[in-house]
Amino acid sequence: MIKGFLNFSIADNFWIQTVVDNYADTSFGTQSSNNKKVVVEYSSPNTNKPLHLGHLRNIFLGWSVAEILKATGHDTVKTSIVNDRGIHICKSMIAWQLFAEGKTPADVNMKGDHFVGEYYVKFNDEYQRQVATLIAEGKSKEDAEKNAPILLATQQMLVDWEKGQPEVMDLWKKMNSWVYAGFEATYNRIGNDFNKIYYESNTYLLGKKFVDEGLQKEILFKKEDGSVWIDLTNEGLDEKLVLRKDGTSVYITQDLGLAQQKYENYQYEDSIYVIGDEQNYHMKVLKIIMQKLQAPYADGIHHLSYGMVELPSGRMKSREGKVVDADDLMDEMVKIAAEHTEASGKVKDFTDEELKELYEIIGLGALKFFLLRVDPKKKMVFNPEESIDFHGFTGPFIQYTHARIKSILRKQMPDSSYTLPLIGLLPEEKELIILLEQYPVILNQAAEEYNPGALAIYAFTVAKTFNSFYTNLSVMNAESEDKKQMRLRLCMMTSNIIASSMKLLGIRVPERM
RNA sequence: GGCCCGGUAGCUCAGUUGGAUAGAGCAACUGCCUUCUAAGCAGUAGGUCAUUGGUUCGAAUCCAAUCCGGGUCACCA
Repeated sequence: MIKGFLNFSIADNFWIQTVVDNYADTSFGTQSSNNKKVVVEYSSPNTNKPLHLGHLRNIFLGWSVAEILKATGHDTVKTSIVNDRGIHICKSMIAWQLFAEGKTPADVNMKGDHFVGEYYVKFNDEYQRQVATLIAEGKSKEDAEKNAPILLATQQMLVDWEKGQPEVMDLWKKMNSWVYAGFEATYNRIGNDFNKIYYESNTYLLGKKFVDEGLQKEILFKKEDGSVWIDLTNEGLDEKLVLRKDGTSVYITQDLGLAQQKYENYQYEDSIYVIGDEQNYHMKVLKIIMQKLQAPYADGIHHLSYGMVELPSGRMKSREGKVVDADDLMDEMVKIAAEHTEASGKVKDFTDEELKELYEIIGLGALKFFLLRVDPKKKMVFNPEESIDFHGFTGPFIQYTHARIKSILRKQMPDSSYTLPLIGLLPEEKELIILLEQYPVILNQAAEEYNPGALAIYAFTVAKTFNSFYTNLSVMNAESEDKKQMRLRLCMMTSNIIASSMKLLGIRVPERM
């Protein structure tokens, strides 16, 4: 009997001490610098259309992984490679020339990325129309698809672009600047920040020296027509083209160059590429080529492969306009947040400004949590007909828990000079502390696995456990001053950990809601 | 066809260095707001962990085969 009692007391002693030591530490769980440099590349959009739901998953993932690595002591650099040139960019340019009558986004009061995206869709509409006409005139499908006038004009424009023809360059710069203004607005809204943005127009030629080097080292070989290849059949893969017969770069050539560029800029140990799983093969090839070329950073290349976000009808297709637009979706989420908040009637004393901010916090919190809570590797289905939840395993649930805790702490803060007895924990208290103590472990796990989802699940579990504690035990009307002081500390530690873990997911937590 | 990824409750998902009655949320059903915020809490119901075989004292987890879904194998990016 006595021994059992003793064991119990010693355990309580440890748990309460954990709270006493850490409750006020807002950086609990984070680690000091280990001087390891990691580059995280994500988002990487094309400049011919606005961002969609798939980009959001990518951006939230990349940003969060970078922040998690930072919190675990890594020196992180957030980068993006903007796909700002190529045939697809010329498509929206041609369509603008044909149909816009000189209009700008300002003229029609549109975000620049949406404006340009409309012309990209217009290109495809017109292209389909022309192909149909040619077929009606008796041409074969293949012939029609190759020779539609608008396509030929686009190909010519790409040639002109590569020559640097002034009119084309001017148009290109003008339209891209519209798109960048639009992207910037979206990035600002979701709190995204890059340390360095690369542009494909600056990097697409960089990979060629790798090809020369690879030929010298006989890692690559040249075919009779002049095209350059790498033989990966020993690796269980195929032969892969790395330079066209006309000497121009293909996609992977650019990636070789960009990897080198990033290394020269940052001397990274690890380089994480947040790219959809449709490019698994491509990224595997990239890494193998780098390893064969004995680039010092080759082993640090890591593809953070994530599943596509699909609609119930299948994959999103921006060419057909079948996408969930990022800006529209965010507006929708914020609107729903406003409806829920108004229905609850809890923030009637908020100013319009404060309400607006609160709706953003909750709406975007719901969206980010929805996208980050699942394992990145898994594809996910988004049904636009069913709105994203605000109850249960969601961002707002956790935000709500945080607001409740803050409500208590506004009434009273823990007295740091009060000496707590280290005995007598109730099950609800103990369960919560045991969970809180786990935070550093979970954070490390999320960093090692590059998986913000682990953190999302943890934050939810903490909130859920706290809510149970909250309904069963009173803080302000605690049985004794000892209990009250202990619970106030427990409240503070819980709110710190919720705020800290949510921050790493890019989700803000309100003081009240 | 080759290679890769996935299949767990009606729906969305956790859960793999192999361990006890497989866990959440949503939806359904029962209760709980004169007490720190009910976006909450407590409970009921719901699963042959795709199928079959194998390894093991023990398998959702490891191996093999099969079925289903997706991706990829471009002088596209």
